[in-house]
Amino acid sequence: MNNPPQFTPMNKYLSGEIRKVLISLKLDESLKVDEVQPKVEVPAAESHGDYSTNIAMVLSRKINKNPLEFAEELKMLLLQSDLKYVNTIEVVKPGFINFYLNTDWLYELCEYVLASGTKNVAKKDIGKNTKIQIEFVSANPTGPLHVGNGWWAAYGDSLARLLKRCGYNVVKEYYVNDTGGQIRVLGESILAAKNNLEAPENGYRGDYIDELAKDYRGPEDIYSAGKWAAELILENIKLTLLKMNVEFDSWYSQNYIEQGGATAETLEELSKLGLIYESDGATYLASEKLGDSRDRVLIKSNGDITYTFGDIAYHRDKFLKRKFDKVIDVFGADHHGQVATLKAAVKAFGIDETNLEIQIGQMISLVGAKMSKRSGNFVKLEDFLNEVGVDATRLMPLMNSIDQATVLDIDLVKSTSMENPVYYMQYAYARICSIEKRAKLLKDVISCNDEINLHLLSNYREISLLKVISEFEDVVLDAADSRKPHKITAWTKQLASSFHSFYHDCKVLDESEIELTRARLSLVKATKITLAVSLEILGVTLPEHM
RNA sequence: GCCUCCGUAGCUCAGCCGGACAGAGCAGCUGACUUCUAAUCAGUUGGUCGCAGGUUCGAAUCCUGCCGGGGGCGCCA
Repeated sequence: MNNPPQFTPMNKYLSGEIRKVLISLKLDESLKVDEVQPKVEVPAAESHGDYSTNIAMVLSRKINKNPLEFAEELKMLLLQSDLKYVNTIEVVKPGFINFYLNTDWLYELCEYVLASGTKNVAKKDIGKNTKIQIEFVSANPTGPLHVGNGWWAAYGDSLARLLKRCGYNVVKEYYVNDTGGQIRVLGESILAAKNNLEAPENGYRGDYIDELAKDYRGPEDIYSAGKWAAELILENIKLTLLKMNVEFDSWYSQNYIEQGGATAETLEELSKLGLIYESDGATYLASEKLGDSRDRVLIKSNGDITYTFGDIAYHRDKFLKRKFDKVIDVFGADHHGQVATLKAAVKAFGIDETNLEIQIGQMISLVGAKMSKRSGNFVKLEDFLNEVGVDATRLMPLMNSIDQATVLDIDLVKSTSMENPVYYMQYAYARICSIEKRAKLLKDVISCNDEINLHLLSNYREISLLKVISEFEDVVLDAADSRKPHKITAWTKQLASSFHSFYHDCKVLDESEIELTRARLSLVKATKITLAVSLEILGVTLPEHM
C-alpha cells in the first residue's frame, strides 16, 4: 500500500519556522515556548502579504518588549534561517509580521492535490477511528417528515460525512419513538377518522391520517391501529430521507429500550448509586445535584415510564452497551430542556459528560406559524423536495449556522429556488467536465511525455484559484472540529467563484499554447478534485452537464 | 423569574476561542455573449456591527447590565 501524498500547509510550515526561532531565543522560561504555536493566517487584505502573524504582539506583553522591536528581531532571525518560498518579510505598525511568498508552494500544492485525488485529499486522521454516533432527525413516526425535519437531516448527514473524512468511525442513528403516548394518540386518530368522528383532542389530523384510516383493516383497538400506522409512516419517512440522500446506519427502537431490559437495568444502577427516590407515588431521579435544573420523574404514579426515562436508558445503552466513545445528538431548540437531564444522567453513569455533545439547532418555522404535526400545519418534506429540487433542499440548511433561527416563506423559496447557490457550485463542476470532455478530443495535440510545467500558471486568476484550493484542508478540519458544515458551503462558493473568474479570463484549451494548456488542465483537475469532495460532504450531486 | 439562541448593508446571512480599512448573496445601477455552456464574468451604490459600560496596545468578536425577537422551563413526547 502506498502512503498517501504529503503536503505541509503553508501556515503550518511558517508557524513551525517561527517556533524554531522563538525556541532559539531562549526567552524567559515562564513563557513555555514549547507550548506556543504561533498563529499564522491569511490576512484579510492582500496588501498585508500572503501570510501574517501576530506573535510578536502576543508575546511582547509577557516578555516586556516593545512589539515592533520584537517583531523586527524575529524578522532578522527568520531571514537568517533560510526560509523556503519567502520573498520578503515586513514588519508593520502595531507589530504584525507579514510574509510575501513566491508561488512555488502553490505548484507543490497542486501536485499534491492531483496525486491525492478525491480519495485522499483533505483526508486527515484527527478522528483516529474514534467510535462516534450521531443521532439526528428521530422524528416521531406519527406523520410524514416536514421541512424542519429535513434541515436536521441535511445537517446531521453532512456532519457525519465530514467526520468520516476526518477519520472518525461514524454511525448515523435514528431513534424511533415507536411506543408511548403518541402512538396511542395516533391510533385514536386513525380510528376516529375511520369512523368519521372528530379527531381527538391533541390528536393528529391531515390527509395522511384519512388515507391511512381508509386502508386500516385491523381490530378496533387503538394500540393495534397506532402500531400499524406508525410502521407504515416510518417506511414513508425512510423513503423521503433516501430521496434526500440521507441514509441511516441504524434505526433504534424506543420500544426495544423500554421493553428489552434497558430501563430496568438503568433503574437498578441508579438505585445503587442512591440517586432514586419515591415521592407522591412516582419514582424520581435526583438529577438536580448532578447539574439538572430539577429532579425528574422516571416512573409516573400510574406505573408508566416517562419519555425522559427511556431517553436516559437509551443514552446509557449508547455509551455502556454499544461502547460509543462519543455521542452527538442533534436536537431542535424545542428540546433544549433535555440537555441538562441527559448530561446529568451520563455523569451519573461515570461517563465524561463532554463525550455527550448536544448540537441545538434553532427553530425552522413557516411565516406566521409554527410547524406542527398535531395541528396539521406543516409543509411536507416530500413536497418541498419535489418543488424545490433535491440539491437545493439539501444545501439550504447548510448555508447558515444552525444557531440561526429560520423562518421560511415557502412561496419566496419556490420563486427564488433557481438562485440557490447550489447551482452556482454545480455549474462550476459542469464546466470542468465540459472542458475535460473537449480536452479528450484534442488528446493527440496535447499529450506528450514532457513534464507539466505548472510554473506557467502565473495569471492572477490562476494564483487566486490555487490559493483557495490551498485552504481546503484547513476548512475541512475547522468545519469538522466546530461541527459546522456550513463552513464547507462557504468555502465551496468561494472555490466556484474563483473558478468561474478563472474560466472567464483564461482559455484553458488553446492549441497554439500546448504547454500552457497542459498546465491549466492540471489546475482544472485540482479544482475538480476539491470541488467533488466538498460537494460530496454537502450531499449534493455532481452534474457533468447542466 | 430562570436557562438558551439571535440582533451586522434595503432583504437573507457569513465573520464571533481578539487583530490591520467589517464581508458575501439577493435587490438596485453600469457594462461584457460569432467564446472551453452567460445557470457566467467585471464594475458600482449601500453599514454609528441593538444600546451602554468594562477588559486590552487593539473589541463585531471577551465580560457585565439593559432593550428587542425566537425557543425552553410537565407524572407531554
